[in-house]
Amino acid sequence: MKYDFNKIEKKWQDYWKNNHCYKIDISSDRPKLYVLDMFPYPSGEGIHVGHLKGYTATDIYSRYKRLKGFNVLHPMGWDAFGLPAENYAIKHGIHPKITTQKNISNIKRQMMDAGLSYDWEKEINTTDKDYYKWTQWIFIKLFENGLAYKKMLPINWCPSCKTGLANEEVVDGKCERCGTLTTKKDIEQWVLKITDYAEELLDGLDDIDWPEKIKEMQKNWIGKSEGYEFDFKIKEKAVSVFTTRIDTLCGCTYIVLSPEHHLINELDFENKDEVKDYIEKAKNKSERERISEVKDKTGIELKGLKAINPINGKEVSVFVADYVLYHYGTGAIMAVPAHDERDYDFAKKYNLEIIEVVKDDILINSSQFNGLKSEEAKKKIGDYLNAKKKINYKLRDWLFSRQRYWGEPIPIINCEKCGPVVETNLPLILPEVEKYQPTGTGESPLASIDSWVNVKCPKCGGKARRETNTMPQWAGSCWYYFRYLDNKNNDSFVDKNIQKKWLPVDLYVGGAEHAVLHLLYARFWHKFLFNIGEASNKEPFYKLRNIGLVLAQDGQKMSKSKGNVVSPDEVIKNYGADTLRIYEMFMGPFEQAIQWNDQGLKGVYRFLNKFWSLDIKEESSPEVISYTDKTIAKIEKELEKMKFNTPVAFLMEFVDFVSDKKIGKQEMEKILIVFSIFAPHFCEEIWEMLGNKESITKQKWPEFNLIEEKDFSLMIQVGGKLRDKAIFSGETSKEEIIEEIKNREKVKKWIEGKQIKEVIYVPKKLINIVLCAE
RNA sequence: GCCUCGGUGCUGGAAUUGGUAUACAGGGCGGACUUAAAAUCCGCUGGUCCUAGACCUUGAGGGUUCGAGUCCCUCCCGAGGCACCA
Repeated sequence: MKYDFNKIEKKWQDYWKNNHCYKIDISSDRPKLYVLDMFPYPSGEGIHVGHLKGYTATDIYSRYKRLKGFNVLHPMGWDAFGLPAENYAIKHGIHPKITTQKNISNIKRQMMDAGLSYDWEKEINTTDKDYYKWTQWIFIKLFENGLAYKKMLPINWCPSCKTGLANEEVVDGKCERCGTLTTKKDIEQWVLKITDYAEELLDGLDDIDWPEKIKEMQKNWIGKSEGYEFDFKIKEKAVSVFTTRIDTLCGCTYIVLSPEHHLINELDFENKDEVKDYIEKAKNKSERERISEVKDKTGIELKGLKAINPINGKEVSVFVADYVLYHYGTGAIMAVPAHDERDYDFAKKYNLEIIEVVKDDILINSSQFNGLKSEEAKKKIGDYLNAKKKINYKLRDWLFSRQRYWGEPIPIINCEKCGPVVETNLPLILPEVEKYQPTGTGESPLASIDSWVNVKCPKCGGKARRETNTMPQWAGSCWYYFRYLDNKNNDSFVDKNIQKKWLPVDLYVGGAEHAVLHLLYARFWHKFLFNIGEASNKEPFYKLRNIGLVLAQDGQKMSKSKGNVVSPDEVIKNYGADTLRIYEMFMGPFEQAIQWNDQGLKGVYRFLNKFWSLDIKEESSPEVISYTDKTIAKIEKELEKMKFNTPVAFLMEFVDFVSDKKIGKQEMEKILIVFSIFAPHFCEEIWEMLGNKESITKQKWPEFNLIEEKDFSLMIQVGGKLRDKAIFSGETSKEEIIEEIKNREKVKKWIEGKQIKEVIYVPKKLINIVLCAE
C-alpha cells in the first residue's frame, strides 16, 4: 500500500479533534510542564514555515514529555491588537475585529494542518473584552501604585504611524514597525516607571536559564553604572556632575553642560547670543544627525566663566556641548580627555589641555593621591570630597500611550477637579468608531466620539473627559502566560492556586527580536505583580530558547514584498505535514538561522516512504533489538538537550539498518512511539495497522535496555596516529591487548626497533603506544 | 569602538564534550529499470602522489597534550546586538 499522506493526515486530525486527545487537565497530579510559544500576531498572510519551525520544536518537545508522563500545558492564542489590522481597516473600511477573526481562523487551520498538539480550549485572544478587562485591571494597579503617571515630555514620534513610540521601539532612529525616521514631539503621555525595577530586572537574570545573548542585551539596555556625584563651583553656583572615574578627577581640564541644562539660563557669561544660537541648533538636530556626529563633536565655551575643580582648586573652562545628554546622570560632566575617548575627541578639536593621571592602573599627577591604585583612589577621593555614591541606569521609563484606535483603552477618566481617576467599571470597552484614521494631533480617533469621551467623574460627579489614548501592542503580551492557566475566570486574572502550581513557564520559545521589548516588559509586569502579591514567583519564564530564522531559498529574509515567503500550505499539499515537520527539524540546530531548501523536503519524503515499506515480522533478531534500544537511548539524550536535528538522523540510520534485516512487531512499536513525536499522523496510521486500538498519543515512552556488548572495536595508535583497528572481547586486560597488538603487522611496522615510552589506554576505545623520541 | 555568537566537503550540517573528523541529508558523477522522462534502486564522491600505502586537511599562525574541530594566546572574516549613557 502506498503512503497516502493526504488521507492519513486528514483522518488523524479529525480523530484527535473528536477524541480531545490534547485536552489537558490542569488539576492532574502528574508533574507539570508548561511549554509555551510566543503567540503570533494574526496577520492576513497567515504563518510561514519560519513560525512553524518554532511551533514544531515545542510540539515535539511537548509530545515527548507527555509520553514521558508529564502533564504538559501547551497552549496557543492571539496577540491581536496592533497596527496592521488597523491599517487594513483604514484602507478597506472593514472593522479590525472582523479581519482579525478571519485571520485567526485561517492561522488556526494552518496549525491544525501541521498537526500541532495544542489544547484549543485554552485559547486566548488579547482583543477579547474578557481578556483585556484584566490588562486594564493591571494598568489600574500600576497606576494605584504610582508606577503609571502622565507627563509632558518630548517623545519619539513616528510621522507615518502618527503615534508616539517607546525607546525600545526606535531602532537606529527609525520606527521599528515601518522604518520611517522618527522625530521629537512634546505631548502629554502615559509613562510606566520601569526604571523603579531596573535593579530587580537585573538581579533576576541570574536565576533564569536564558541564552547568554539575550541576558547580555537586557543588561546593556538597563545599563547600570556605579559612580559618584559631586559639585564643581562656578562663582556662587554649583554644577553637579556624575562620574564612574572619580579617580581621574585631577585630569579634568574642563566641564561640559548639556544644551538643555537649567544652569545655563542662571549664569552670566560674555557670549550669550552665540551660545543661545548653538543650543537652538542642537535642539533641532535629528537623532540621525547626532549619531553621525559621534566623531566630530561640537560645542561652545561659556566665555568669562571658570569652574573650580574641588580636588585641587584648579580653574577649568565651561562648555556647552550636545555630546552630553541631558537625561542621563546630572546632565553635566567633568571632562578628562586623557582617559575618556569622547572628551579626547572634543579636546583635540578645541585644543584643550590633556593631562594623564593614571598609568598602568596607578595614579600620577594627582598630588597626594599619587601612587594609589585606581580602585583605591576612587574610594579615597570620594571620601575626601564627601561625594555621594550614585548608581545610574540607561533604562528610561516606558512610554505607554499610543494615539491609535486598535488597542486597549486606558481606563482613566480625567476630572477637572480630581485629576486622573480610575475607571471602576471594567472592561472599558473599545467603542465602535466611524473613522479609524490616526488624527496626527496627538489624540487617538477615540477623541472624536463625544458621547464616549464626555463623562461624569466617578468621584465627584463633575465634568470629566475619558483618556482617549490606547495601550501599546505590548500590553496584552505582558501577562498572557497567566491567562492560559485559567482563561475563563471572571473573578480574577488567574486563580492563585493554579498559578502557584504552574508558573513559571518551563520552556518558552520564540524569536530573539523581542529581547528588550516583550521579554523585558513582561518581566517588569511580572515583578510588579509579584511585589503586590498577585504573582506567586519572581520570574515568568524559566527557560528561554530562541528559534533561528528560516531564511528564504535565496538566502534573504522571507518577506511578502520580496515574494520569497514559503507557505506551509503549499508544502503540506505536496509532501504532507509530517514531511514538513521533520524537515523543519532536520534542517539544522533549531536555534540557528538556516536557508530553506526545497530539495531537502525530498530527502525527508524519501525517508518516510522507506519507513512506510519496512517489512514487519513476528520477532526481531537480537541485533535489531539491541540496535532499537540504542537508538531510543540516543534520541532521548538529544531531546533532553533540545536537539531535534540529530534524532531525525538517528531514525534515518535506524530505518537503513533494519530495512534489509526485517523488524519485529515489538521493536517496530517502540520506534513508532518515539517517531510519533516527529510524525504523528504517519505513526498513528502504522500503529493502527499493527492492530492497536488506542491512539499512539496515549502511550508511554518506551523503556530500553542497554546491554553492554561483549566485543569492542579498539583504535590502535602509535605516537598519536591511527595505525590499526582490532576487535577484542570485554575481558581482555590492558597488558593482554599490548602483547597482542605488538605482533600485528600494521603496528609492528611502526614500533620495530624503537623504544616504547609509555602506553595510554582508554578502556574499550583506544590504545596509544608512545615511542621515545629519536 | 564595545558586547554576544559563529567559521568543518560543492551545499545544510554531525562529531560521545580532549580519543576513528566529514554521521545523516541534499547535489553531482556512473550504473540498473524504462521507447523516453519522472519516480525508484545500486555504486562512487575532502585533497595530493600512477598504484599499494602514505602524507596533508576543521578561517590563519603559534602553544599545551601521548592525542586538539574541541583547551590557551595572537590575528583574519561573517552574523546579531548596543552605541556620545560620562
